[in-house]
Amino acid sequence: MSIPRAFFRRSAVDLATALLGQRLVRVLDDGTRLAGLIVETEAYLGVPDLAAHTANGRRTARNESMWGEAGHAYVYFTYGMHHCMNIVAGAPGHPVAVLLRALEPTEGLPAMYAHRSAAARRDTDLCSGPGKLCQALAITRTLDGVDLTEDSRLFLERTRHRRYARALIVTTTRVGVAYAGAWADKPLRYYLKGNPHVSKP
DNA sequence: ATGACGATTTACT
DNA sequence: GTAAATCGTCATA
Repeated sequence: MSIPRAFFRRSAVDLATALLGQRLVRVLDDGTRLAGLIVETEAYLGVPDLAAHTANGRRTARNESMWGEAGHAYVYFTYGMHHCMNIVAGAPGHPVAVLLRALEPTEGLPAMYAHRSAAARRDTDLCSGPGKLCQALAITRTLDGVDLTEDSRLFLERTRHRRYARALIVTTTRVGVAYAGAWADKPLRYYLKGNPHVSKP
């Protein structure tokens, strides 16, 4: 049972923290089910956010998904070799989203190792970064724009974890956005305190 | 048409 | 710690 639309219709900051502990599921064409608990996220606040792809109202073929309805995926390709996955939040015309930065892998680990490079030797190497988790779960541009509330290949599931207490969530600045001026210093990255699957920049 | 640049990862000194 | 890998995207012309 996928998480319903209403869950995603809120601010990126609210969604980024609410997603911690929820499960991302990827079902391959051959039926293999890959899944992991979300342990690290970043919020991107749309038009005013100079670190966002939609900064200054930029709207292009690449970031079109961010401008649409909440609960859809925004997957982009960067550095000529990596994909990153976001979950659209807010409302149509308000391009805000949450970048998934790390998962604690729970299902389909053998397939994840097969998808990752030989450098992945331990479970903590599988999904501890935005590019790594997309590689492990075989998430590419072909999944950009999918509706996570009803797609059979990529969706979210609610776990027993409801909302983590503030004391269990560490808040820091976002990674890799030094070019964003004052927005580079905003505390918009969230991760579960002590979780070994969090990325280490 | 062209050039600069990544919401990163990995390998190497 | 430093640097290479690698190409779609976007701004400029």
